[in-house]
Amino acid sequence: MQKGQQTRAAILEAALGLASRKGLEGLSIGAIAEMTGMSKSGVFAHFGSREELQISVVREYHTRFEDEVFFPSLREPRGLPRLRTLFDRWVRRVSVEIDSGCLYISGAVEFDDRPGPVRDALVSMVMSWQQALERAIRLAVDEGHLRAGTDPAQVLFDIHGLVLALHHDARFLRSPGAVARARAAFERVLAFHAAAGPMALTKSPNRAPPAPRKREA
Amino acid sequence: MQKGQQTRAAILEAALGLASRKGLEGLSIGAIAEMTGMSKSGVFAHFGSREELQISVVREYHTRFEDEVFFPSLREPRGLPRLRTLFDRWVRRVSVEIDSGCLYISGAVEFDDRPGPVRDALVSMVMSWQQALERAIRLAVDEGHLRAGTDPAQVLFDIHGLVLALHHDARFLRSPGAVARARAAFERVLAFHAAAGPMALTKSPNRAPPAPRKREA
DNA sequence: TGCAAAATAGCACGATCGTTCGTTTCTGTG
DNA sequence: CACAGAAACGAACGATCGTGCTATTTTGCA
Repeated sequence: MQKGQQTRAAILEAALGLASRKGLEGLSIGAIAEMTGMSKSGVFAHFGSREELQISVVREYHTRFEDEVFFPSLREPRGLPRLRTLFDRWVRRVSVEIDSGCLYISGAVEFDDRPGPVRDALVSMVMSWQQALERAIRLAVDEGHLRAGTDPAQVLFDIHGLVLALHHDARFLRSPGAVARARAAFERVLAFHAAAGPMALTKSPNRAPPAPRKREA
Repeated sequence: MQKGQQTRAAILEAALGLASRKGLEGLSIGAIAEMTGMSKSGVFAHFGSREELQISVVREYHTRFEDEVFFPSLREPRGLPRLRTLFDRWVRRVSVEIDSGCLYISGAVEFDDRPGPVRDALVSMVMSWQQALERAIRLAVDEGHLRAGTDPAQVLFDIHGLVLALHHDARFLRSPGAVARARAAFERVLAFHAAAGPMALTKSPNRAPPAPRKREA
């Protein structure tokens, strides 16, 4: 009874790695069978269909993403500190994944016009992450760290774009300065929306993005 | 002798449509044969290999992209007018392609860790487009429209992120406000780097932020 | 230790893929 | 009109895919 869950986890591990490299469409039962040392039907039996396997992979990725990026950030105080940590962990994830790719991003491209349960699952997870980010931004406004009237959805759009550009330049173009540019741009977005006042910014707002790299906010 | 080029163009047309929807990896000779009403081998003979067909599709997309976005913008005066036109046509292309997808973006995700001639072709075309954009940004600095010392590569990174986020939100999330948000963010990027002076900004931005706040700090 | 149930293997199926090859049809030119 | 070469076809190949069966092995519990 627990052997099943155990090999299921091993399969999911292999599938996650393969999907990160070849994309969700590149998931093949045969390849997973080979890399886990079992038979195709043995792998198949655990999920009942390829589609169900894909969905399971998406869900698995989601929980790992949450554990690594979202939940730890909740320990930071509301407002800019938490927002900075969220972004920092997000960037770290995307750039650490430089050899494995982000399933949210590759999945979004693969399934943007392919209806079905896999797409639905992907959309649901991505939206939940975006909503979490938007809440964090809204809190930064409520806390007075960002200027009142700031549109959280717009800030979310900007930040999301930075991560997408980072993923693109780092993974596809292999451009070495991408991480630094993403971080610099993030600080600039914050600076633009920052409320004037004592809390304004812990870093110098305008040009010359925060000189050295700093740990956490 | 001319019949060959003619059907070759027809094949490329179909292939371009199919690749825009299913991705370059989704290109199947059989599907193209069916949609052009010819035999698989007939289609195949025109390119010699699937890979060659993919490369041809990438090249075809590139020339169309140049004709639609890049070349027309050269008629605009250097600096912000040309940069605005470039971005506007780019956005238009990505959002018009809301039912077909951008090959540069989907290709970047599909081939980010799949070496080979197709990836090489993609990288080369994307980089040529990015360099063109960066030149336009640099000209805007030289013309005095953007503040001296502005890093063109950083501005390019920002703008590229906006288009990626637009593509993501419009195509994948089907978010209706994505185009407006991309345009607003673009104006904000310009505003942030704008040189103080008469040339500052010619257009009124959509939302409130840029208008009152001018080159703070 | 024995036994039901769960887990895995083995095999075959139909479909689709890119590709090859020999043949046939079409096209443009002398 | 004839004829050479280009263009398109049709059939088949080997490979891989997901999936459905039926055995066989392994597991966990009485």
